[in-house]
Amino acid sequence: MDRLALVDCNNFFCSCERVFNPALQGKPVVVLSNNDGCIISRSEEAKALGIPMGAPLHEQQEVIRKHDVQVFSSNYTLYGDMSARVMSILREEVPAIEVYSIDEAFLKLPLNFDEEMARALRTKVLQWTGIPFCIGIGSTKMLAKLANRHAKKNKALTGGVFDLTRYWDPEGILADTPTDGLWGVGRNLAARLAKMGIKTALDFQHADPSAIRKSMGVVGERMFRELNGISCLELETMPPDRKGVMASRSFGSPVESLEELEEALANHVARAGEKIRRFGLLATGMEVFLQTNRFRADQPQYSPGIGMTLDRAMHSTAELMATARDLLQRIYRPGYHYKKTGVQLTNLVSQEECQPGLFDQVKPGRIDVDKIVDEINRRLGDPKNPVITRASQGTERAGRGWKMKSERHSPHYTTDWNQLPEAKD
DNA sequence: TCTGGGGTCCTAGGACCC
DNA sequence: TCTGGGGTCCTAGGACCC
Repeated sequence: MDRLALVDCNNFFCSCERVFNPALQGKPVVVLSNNDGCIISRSEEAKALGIPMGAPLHEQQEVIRKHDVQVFSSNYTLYGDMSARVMSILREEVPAIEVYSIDEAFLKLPLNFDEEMARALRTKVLQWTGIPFCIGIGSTKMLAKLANRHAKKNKALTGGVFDLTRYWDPEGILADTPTDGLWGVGRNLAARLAKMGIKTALDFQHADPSAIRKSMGVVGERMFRELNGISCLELETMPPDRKGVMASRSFGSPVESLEELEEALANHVARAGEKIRRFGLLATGMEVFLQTNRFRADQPQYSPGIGMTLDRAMHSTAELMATARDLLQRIYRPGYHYKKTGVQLTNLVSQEECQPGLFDQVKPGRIDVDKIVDEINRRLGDPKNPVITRASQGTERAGRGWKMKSERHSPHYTTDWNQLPEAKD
């Protein structure tokens, strides 16, 4: 039987802060999200004070003051660096590793790997980096996750190490795990499972697979198999290509003017652009969105988004910014209190793949028609007001071919800039 | 008053093609 | 008034994760 381990660093961001400031040992520590809005990492001491994960900072001010909780803004450069150190040590100790997130990794284990070796590994990483972690061992990723959860929840007993594959009563562990403690089961799926009488991981493991399939699709079926020791999720030692890169931020105080939004968006575009260049990628698509404050039920809500794909890759920051600005102007409406804006670069292609000319090639059966549309508009129309677009949607469709001023957003080729989403209230 | 940011995968349904 | 069916592509939205 194959065995996998899941390594999950304890309170990772807080632990990183402690490495660089040992005086924080034994004290309650929290690390905040961007904008210092929410608490996203808590030390054990902070958890013991009842500070919940994800809590807004302002709701916790009292307990913070009362117990002298040490509060930090997040420092992702530091965390990324610490993560790389931990991962590089792990990589040397086992045949293969999948870095799953900044603070987690799946390890492929050699046959002789036992709890004692797991403890030695834990000690080594702790000594070399100062970062503590828990390690769970199972026959599939799902079960390794579950084992890790048990190790963490019962640290006093387990010492942070738990091997489900060699435990005398694995069903007891599953029976102690509520479904929403399973990897991939959140609030909604847990509710759906509860309706079927499935409350624990053990219930799930013994459930009727066809009922699971019916209610939860392939996702549920995969979880069911993984729980039963049938591996469906392979170890991915090479990180897959990025699908998109997003950059967004909330505003400290609400913003109304287009100019301020443009300024913020320019920042986000610059950051996202830097990021894709670092990956050696180019964007052929972009999405821009705006959001009003969703917590203010008393205020009118308007959270539009708009996307476009291009027939060639965007290269320069200036070009990306111009595109983002265009998109922003199309969704912007005055009179709203905007709380957040952001940009997503999509349809990423690698720079090597994207030699000049690639996007000029005619794709059989489709693009030539659209090129004609483009060309007509280029010659006859203001780009903000295409005279012709491809017909595709709506009852006013004229035959099979063309339609003037379609409301369809098919920004790959043309878009009617006058047809914009109405404000939602 | 304040209440994050960045991702992935899956599904349903429309549009389109033949 | 009748007016197919199968396949593919695309998008929006849901759900989840860290």
